[in-house]
Amino acid sequence: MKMRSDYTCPLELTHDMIRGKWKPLILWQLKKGACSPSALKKSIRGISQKMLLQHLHELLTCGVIKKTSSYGYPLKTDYFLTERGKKIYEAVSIMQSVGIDMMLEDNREDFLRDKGLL
Amino acid sequence: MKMRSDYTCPLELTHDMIRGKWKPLILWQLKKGACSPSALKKSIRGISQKMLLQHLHELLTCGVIKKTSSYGYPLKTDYFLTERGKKIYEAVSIMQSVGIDMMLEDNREDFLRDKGLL
DNA sequence: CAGCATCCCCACTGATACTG
DNA sequence: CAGTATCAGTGGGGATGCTG
Repeated sequence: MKMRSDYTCPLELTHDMIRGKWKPLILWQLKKGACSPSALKKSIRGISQKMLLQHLHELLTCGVIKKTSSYGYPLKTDYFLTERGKKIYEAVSIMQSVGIDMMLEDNREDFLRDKGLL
Repeated sequence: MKMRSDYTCPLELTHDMIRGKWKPLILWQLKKGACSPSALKKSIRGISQKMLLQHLHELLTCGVIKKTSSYGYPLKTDYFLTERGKKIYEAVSIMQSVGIDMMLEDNREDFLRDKGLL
């Protein structure tokens, strides 16, 4: 996300921080605990290394996550949520909940349609 | 937003529903009560009529908002949040809260920097 | 394994003009 | 006033290969 230099609206600011396609999924995974890039890549189906690292970097810049790096081989880095990240996760959690409701309703409709009840 | 036809992840589904640049602001305004397009346009600084109507249409499609239209002149239409929309608003509200915190912290840093304390 | 650089496409956005 | 159509710019995202 290209961030603007001046935000007058707090909602636009936060929205831009998590607009990226994979950001909610990354936060969702990190909520489970600190995680390395390779582990994240495994758990988020379809994400490329480039997009993962790009989004991680953007989240770092906004103070939503932080990382710990151990220099020397083998390389090992862990990303984890900051307090700000945990707060944003609450919003992500609601989004997840709404999504589940929608998918259940859709399935219910499909079910009813299959039975000729809709 | 170009919606996919198949969502296996509820989080991706909801995220795509509100990724549009102006969607959170529209929901924020509608939370205050039903509103006409022209009134929304006035209250959302910088939005064009095209983007407003486009996003309203997308939100309608996803069942986040609904509208009432009175045919005949002068034309009068009101958009309002559905139950689903009100639930998503809760997430938007958290985003707003996080944004306010960030802006306050930034101002605080600017303040301290001005005083030579940072 | 973590991270960066390049190239390319297309979806999102915006400006403008038009219709009922 | 609500809603649609067209055109053009841009930046987000994907594929791929390279480096420490």
